[in-house]
Amino acid sequence: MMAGVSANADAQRPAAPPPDHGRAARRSASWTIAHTADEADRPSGSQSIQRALVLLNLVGVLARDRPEGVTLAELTRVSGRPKASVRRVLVALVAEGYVEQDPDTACYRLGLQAGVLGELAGHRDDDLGEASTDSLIRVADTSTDTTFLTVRHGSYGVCTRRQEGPGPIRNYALAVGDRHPLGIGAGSLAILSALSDEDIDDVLASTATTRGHYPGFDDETLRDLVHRSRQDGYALNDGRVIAGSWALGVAVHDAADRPVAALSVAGIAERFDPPRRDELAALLHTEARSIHAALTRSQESRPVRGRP
Amino acid sequence: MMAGVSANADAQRPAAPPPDHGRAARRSASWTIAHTADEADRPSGSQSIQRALVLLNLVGVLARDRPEGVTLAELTRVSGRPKASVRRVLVALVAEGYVEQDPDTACYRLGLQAGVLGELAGHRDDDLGEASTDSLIRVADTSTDTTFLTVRHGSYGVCTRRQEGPGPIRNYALAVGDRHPLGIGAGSLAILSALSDEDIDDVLASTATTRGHYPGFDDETLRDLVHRSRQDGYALNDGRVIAGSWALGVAVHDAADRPVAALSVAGIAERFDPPRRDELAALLHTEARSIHAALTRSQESRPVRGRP
DNA sequence: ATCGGTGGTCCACGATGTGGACCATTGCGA
DNA sequence: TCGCAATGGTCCACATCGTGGACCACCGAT
Repeated sequence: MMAGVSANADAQRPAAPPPDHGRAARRSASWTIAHTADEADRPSGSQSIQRALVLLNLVGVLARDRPEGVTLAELTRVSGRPKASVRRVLVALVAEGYVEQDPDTACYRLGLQAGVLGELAGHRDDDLGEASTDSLIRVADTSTDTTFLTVRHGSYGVCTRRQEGPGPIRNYALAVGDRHPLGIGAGSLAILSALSDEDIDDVLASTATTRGHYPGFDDETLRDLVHRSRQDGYALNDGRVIAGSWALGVAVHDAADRPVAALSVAGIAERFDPPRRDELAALLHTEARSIHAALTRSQESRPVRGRP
Repeated sequence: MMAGVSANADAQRPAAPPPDHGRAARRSASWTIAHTADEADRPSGSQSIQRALVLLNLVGVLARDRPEGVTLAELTRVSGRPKASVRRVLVALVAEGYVEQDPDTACYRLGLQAGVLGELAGHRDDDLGEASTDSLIRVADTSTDTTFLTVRHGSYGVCTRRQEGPGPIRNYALAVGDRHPLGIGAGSLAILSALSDEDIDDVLASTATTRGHYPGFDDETLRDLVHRSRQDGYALNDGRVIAGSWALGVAVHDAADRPVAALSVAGIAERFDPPRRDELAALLHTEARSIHAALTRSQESRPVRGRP
């Protein structure tokens, strides 16, 4: 599930955010082959777990910029599930320490275990994270705009890093943890455009019903956008997600040359006139190549994978 | 259901992170009042979620120093649950992106969402984490031993940070993410000893069955250890958890003077002769006070909590 | 070929999670 | 002061969902 298309929590989203999920096997990716798509073919025997994990993520995203936490009412509204259900799950999450509840305000937020999990996840060989931090900072500094790293995850793109530029203009269209179908947003579109045509077919099919909640992103439009992005050499989001908020993205390829992520820069529409687009695209391409090189290097120096 | 806990993953830790859980209300703590205790009185209607979250944590802990991941067999062994069950849960975790599976080796490890969750959790006002990093480094450097931060969580202590000292001796008794009942381990014991007598009663009752898997930590012994710790002014683990691995811990109090964490230093037995104990205790007390001061400061400068 | 070890699948059974209805408080506006 | 509409929280009959033993395919070492 995902957080609001519109970054702020209270959701002026069109319809109640979809509780839908499912599964989509992508044999093209290594590690992490599958990811939720639409509720149709979800793995059986795990409804409650699915819901719990979605809710956990939701708590994290909604409480991100709100130290006081999220109210139960809000969670029920956004998740679109009955209150009693949401609460039952929350109690379980609290009992395990993944979520905390303020005893005074009864608000919920991520708990200790969530941090621990992140700590544990951080120790994994996060080559991409390592390799991209420098680039992110460089791009943010020289572009003076907010820069993002979007990672491909199945048929979706997840914003995993966000670097504010030195400029005064803040952008709230995308935040760490946000997940959108591939093709929605500049970075996400850059990844999609870098896929093979048949992969694109799969992705579009897999995200069809989810995209129902993103007005103006039907298959036709997305294919057009992909076409344009390929021609231009960069993906441009001309305010389609949030009016006035533009962004430009370029795909990042891993050691095996698969498009696994994207760098993108966001800002107000005025900052994306054609000449500056080329400038930004060049900058992003340079950094994307740099990350690719770093990934290739660290791949070579790694012991062969496979049964020990 | 039950608690397998034969434990050693293949680490030489005595007991793997206990899979058993439950609930224990502590009105003394703010935020995160409850935490899993024993499977007895768990919140109803959340068995599968409970198990899923425990398994998630287990994947993280077991795969910590193993980039290739954990095998299904190992997870079933350690968790003590039927294979089919474990797999079903894993599939759900993978589908949501919290766990990844290597398509070649079929091994599991933490996934992208776990990292995202950590990122989101990191943005919360982690005063303690902030305030303790400097102290951890100082202690590790001057003691030349491995230093830990253990955070109280209900009736348990969670190791949330670990700082290697410059010395060559490595310690594998405790790692980030490990969770043990309060009283087991130096830091954990320091926290327990700082609690009120009635709180100690509650904790001991709550962790009784879990402690069944830790030989030599019955109520009687723990009360003795608490007594000794209070007299000495520090908690000493004289190789009770792992033979030859000693540790010394001191509690850290938050702005409201509640013992919420502990600093501890671990090393081989030889490094804990009485004179050095006093040295270490003094060092840790200084740093503990420093953290307490920092917490008090940041508490004052915080807007009043409560409904906005 | 046999055996012990993987990971993965199936499906009848009943424990488990579900969620509509309900209650207690609170804050706001009349 | 009294509703009234929010909030968070609880209950419990019903049936959906999770359970887990049994089973299969595969692999490598006897």
